[in-house]
Amino acid sequence: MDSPSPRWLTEEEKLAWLGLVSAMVRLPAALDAQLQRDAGISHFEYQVLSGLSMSAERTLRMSELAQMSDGSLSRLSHVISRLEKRGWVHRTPDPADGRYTLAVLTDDGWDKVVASAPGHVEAVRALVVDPLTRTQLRQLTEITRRINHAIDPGGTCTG
Amino acid sequence: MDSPSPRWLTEEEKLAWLGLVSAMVRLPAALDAQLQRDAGISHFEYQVLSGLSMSAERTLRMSELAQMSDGSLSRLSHVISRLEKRGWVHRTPDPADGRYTLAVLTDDGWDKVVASAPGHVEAVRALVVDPLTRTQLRQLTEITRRINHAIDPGGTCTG
DNA sequence: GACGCTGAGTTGAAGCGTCAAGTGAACCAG
DNA sequence: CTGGTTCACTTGACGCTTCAACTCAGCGTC
Repeated sequence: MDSPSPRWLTEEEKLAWLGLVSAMVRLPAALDAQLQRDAGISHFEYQVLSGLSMSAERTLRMSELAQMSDGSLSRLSHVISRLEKRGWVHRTPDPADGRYTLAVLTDDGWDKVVASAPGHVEAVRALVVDPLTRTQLRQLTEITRRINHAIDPGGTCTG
Repeated sequence: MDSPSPRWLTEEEKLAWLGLVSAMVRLPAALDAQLQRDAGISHFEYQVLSGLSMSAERTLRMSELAQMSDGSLSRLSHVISRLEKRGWVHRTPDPADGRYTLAVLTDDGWDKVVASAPGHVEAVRALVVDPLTRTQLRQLTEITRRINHAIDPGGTCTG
């Protein structure tokens, strides 16, 4: 339990860290706010619907979808229940293996994604893409790649 | 309701965006997990305690503390109630102006911060600082500065 | 083919954040 | 000094996430 003189952050490091924390906290909040206001869904729900919309047959196993949208299986299950009530998704046991459950995007769900996407993309542009130069965007790609690798060396989906 | 041909993201932009989303979702989760496991507090609670510990008299007005820790006043009020129950903080009306409430870090609260900080700093190092080069850290500072400015042009605390 | 094992998914309870309404201190107008 | 306004903060209810059981399909073993 003795800390062998913890390596404190330098001023430069602290500056980078504080900026990152602030962005890390406020960017999700800003995206949620836009989607909630304009589409009545959360960013996570958008990720789920969008993930399905980009998949073959607009269908994905629950576990794959959970991984793709960076959420727990339990969280996804609750969310899919809500989306099902709203008529945007429905569930079916996988005919190939009854242990899996398939989440399928309905036509209404597809329409919802199509209607929500432009506003969301605009927000992403306004908050992240447009304020940065192309060079910074490439730097950001490499930086987040390294951070994501540090968080999960297994690299489930980051290749 | 007609979208004037939304400017979709290029492949390069999408790559940067997806990487950022993943980091944005998983980094807070990883930091919360470390603090919850090793210190029994959330990252937000740590920010609050840490913010107080760095202030003169270990004291701050609720509204200042809320702004500093990127949270709503309501959220802070609930959190301070919990921290008060644990004996790490106590509240006092501001003698200078009774409309304000001062949150004061107790000695136990100070000890808690001192005990939690090294582990937290280690996590920050492991997940962000060490995986990046000095150059990348400087790039990240500028990138998050621009994003934070886009989120809140008023720049409440980012100077 | 009955048994236990594994792993996907579901469910309900508990905890936290948000929203909207409420409280109360200072201040100002008359 | 009385009534209204503002602003900082608090409170309670509701919604979402998490955690810990639980269910159930498939698979292997005997």
